[in-house]
Amino acid sequence: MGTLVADKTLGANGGGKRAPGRPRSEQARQSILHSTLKLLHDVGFAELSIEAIAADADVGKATVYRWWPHKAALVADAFLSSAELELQFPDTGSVRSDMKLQMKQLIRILRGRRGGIVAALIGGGQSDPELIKAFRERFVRPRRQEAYATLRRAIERGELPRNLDLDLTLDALYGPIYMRFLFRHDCLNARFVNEICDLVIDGLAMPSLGR
Amino acid sequence: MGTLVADKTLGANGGGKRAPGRPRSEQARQSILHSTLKLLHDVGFAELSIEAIAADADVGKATVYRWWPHKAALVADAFLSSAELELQFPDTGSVRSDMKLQMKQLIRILRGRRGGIVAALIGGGQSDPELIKAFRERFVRPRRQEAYATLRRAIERGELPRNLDLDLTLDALYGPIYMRFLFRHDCLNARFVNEICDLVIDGLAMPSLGR
Amino acid sequence: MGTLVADKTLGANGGGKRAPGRPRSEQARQSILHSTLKLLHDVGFAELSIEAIAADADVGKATVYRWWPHKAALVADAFLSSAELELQFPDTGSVRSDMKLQMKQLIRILRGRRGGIVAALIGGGQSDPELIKAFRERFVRPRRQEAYATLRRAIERGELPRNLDLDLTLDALYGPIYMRFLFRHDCLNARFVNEICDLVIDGLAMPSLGR
Amino acid sequence: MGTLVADKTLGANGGGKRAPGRPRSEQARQSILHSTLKLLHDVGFAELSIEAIAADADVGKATVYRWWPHKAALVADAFLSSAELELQFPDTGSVRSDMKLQMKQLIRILRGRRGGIVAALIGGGQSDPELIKAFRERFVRPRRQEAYATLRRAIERGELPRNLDLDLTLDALYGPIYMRFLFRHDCLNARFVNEICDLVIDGLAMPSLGR
DNA sequence: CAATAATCGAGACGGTACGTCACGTCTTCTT
DNA sequence: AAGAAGACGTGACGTACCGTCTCGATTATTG
Repeated sequence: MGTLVADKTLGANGGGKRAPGRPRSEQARQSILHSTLKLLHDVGFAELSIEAIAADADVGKATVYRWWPHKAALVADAFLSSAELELQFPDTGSVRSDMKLQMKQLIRILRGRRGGIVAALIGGGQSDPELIKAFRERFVRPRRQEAYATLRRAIERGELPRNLDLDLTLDALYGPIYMRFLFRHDCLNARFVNEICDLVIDGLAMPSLGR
Repeated sequence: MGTLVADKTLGANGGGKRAPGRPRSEQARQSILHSTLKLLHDVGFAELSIEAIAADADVGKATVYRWWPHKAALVADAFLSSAELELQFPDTGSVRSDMKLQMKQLIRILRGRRGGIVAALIGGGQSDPELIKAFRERFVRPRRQEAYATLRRAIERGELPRNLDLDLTLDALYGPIYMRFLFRHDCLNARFVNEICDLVIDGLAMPSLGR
Repeated sequence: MGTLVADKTLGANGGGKRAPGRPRSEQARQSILHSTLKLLHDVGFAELSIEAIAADADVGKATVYRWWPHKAALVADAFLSSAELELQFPDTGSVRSDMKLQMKQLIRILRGRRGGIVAALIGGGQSDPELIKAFRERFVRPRRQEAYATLRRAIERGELPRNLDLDLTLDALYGPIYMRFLFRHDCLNARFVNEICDLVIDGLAMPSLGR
Repeated sequence: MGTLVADKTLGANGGGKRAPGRPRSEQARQSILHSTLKLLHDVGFAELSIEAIAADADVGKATVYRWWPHKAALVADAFLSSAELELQFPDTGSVRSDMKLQMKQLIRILRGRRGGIVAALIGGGQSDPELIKAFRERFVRPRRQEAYATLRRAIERGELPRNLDLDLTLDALYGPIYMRFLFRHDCLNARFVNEICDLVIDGLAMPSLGR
């Protein structure tokens, strides 16, 4: 649903009308995204060539370039439109277990087949502001919105202090996960998640005595 | 200094002897490393080409290939031999301030001119295992060794519990920094460092009730 | 009027009737021919693209393809429908001056703005039999018919021998002009025309002694 | 021997020395020229693609582009270096037969396998000044030099007038041949050559009465 | 007055070739 | 033996046009 930067055809056409000319082929679009995911998994981001994607998708190279400005944008679209990433935020009645459950879902993705794609996205984004922005806005932000809700419920229940800095909290929770994911210096498992989560939530609960 | 994998000329020649033929040109080596850093900063890892490095360094392409097996190896060498990255670990008598000082040194580097190179290294490393390994072993690990010492001093002083998981602690402290650095979703300043540090150290001090 | 091969709409409809559906747009046709001439002059036959013609003429590409089978057909149509190439054959009472006048008209065209188009037509025709055929039949032949008349008048008057080979004569007169026009090795002026004309007509008048 | 415009390596190196770097591969050059001729004959100039030439010659596309600026230059080189075009100027003691023999050699080439290449050269030259210049200087001029000698011998022998315009004469002789060759409106045979030759030489011999 | 039918513009489609760039290897002469 | 220079075969790049194809809109004739 939509390309990286701004959808050219399917996007801001709320008015009604219809662009003139032959409409974009939805079939080609699907085929391209599918081939991208397939090849991305087979050869990785660096070795991925638009040439190969077009060939695999039985599509003209120009059709790829017509709709995506670079490989990065294409990969981002392919990834993000690939199963709306079954990440749910549970509501168990406890922040601790809510967050632990959610974080474990995340590391399952990161450690799975799609982890390489996330790494490619973040990695590619380091030399492509558009790409990291897309990753942030289309992958990170939606989940963060849900995480806000989880934290706010906890505040309502009195589990967390009223003046909590939500972003700080979430960075403290997820930062260590992404660090291990990207640096690969240590393992990324449920035990790690549990411990980070406890550490951070314990820290938040403190009446911040020594500051 | 040495290259990423194993130095070919300056390495295991401790005995004495001397290879026959013209010796390696130290000037060429310096020039190559310098040009690599310069271009890495300008265009990022992905766009960096050996062709351009050789041209910029006024050096034959073969001279680069003779001494470094990959672009990754060259970049790692260049980065790590660049100004021994003035990161010192202070000893103020308090973990809290020791770590805060150190973390502020780090964000000064990340936000400065060399930040682009670190980002390029981590980003490029996502599609190049050799590169992320070099970054980890030659940049992260040495500093981590010093951080261990800082934490152990705190344990000795009774500031932190004896059974502390050092790696977990350091990931909890540095993870949020790298996350903001890489995702660029929020600012990376002294206030953030202070708060993360307080949060984590407070959390560690808790008698871990709910676990 | 009409296309190269056979006109599809304006052709064999002499009877009366009328095709159903929307009639062909005369305005589009004119616009296409005009743009073709313009671009042909600017960039030559080889570099001429239907894409550019359609864009310049503010016309859909399909409208061009609907009415002309090749680029060659289009170019031939455009050229030949352009200003009916004001070449008249005078009748001064002398072959010599009749032909000189006519040949001077020709070199004025060749040296003028339309010369580039003639060159493009002949040049393009070397790799496109349809094009050279169109040039021959629609540009060369009509003028040759008139030239025959001029020569026949001269024969009647006794200026030229009765058994004259008309085509040979005309090739001897015009060949040198086209050679200089196409090879560009020497200038193409009135003096040259005069001398060629005298040379050939003198030669024709000879009682062919030495053969 | 040498490229169209100016030979880059083998050319103006009269001083002595040697360009640095790996020398140009003579084998690649030969292979490219050979494949060019072969494909030119098979598919014609318009359909000839550099891609196909490189593939046929087992050579990188870049190697072609390194040495020839366009298809035209390549074709010119290929043609002109293909057998130094066995065109000899005989010396029979009579202009008439000298020229007839030579002109018959020419039409044998034009009507043969290589005729298509000449047509492509002249045709392509109509939209490429460099190409027509190359054709003129490397194909036409050398033969014209020899033709001058033939004519001068005739003048010495008293067959032709002393004040003869050599270029005019040669254009009068060859122009009709090229016209028939390019326009293809009539046949190009020995009889035509004989008649043109007689016509022109007769014309030259006239004491130019009517001028 | 509708229905039918061929046109029009626009522009996306699967292709082919373009001319460029960098790859990593090689061949030459010079140091 | 290493140096620079730079040509080599390879292969992907991103672009330009090819000729074909859908679209909705327009403009005629026919029922």
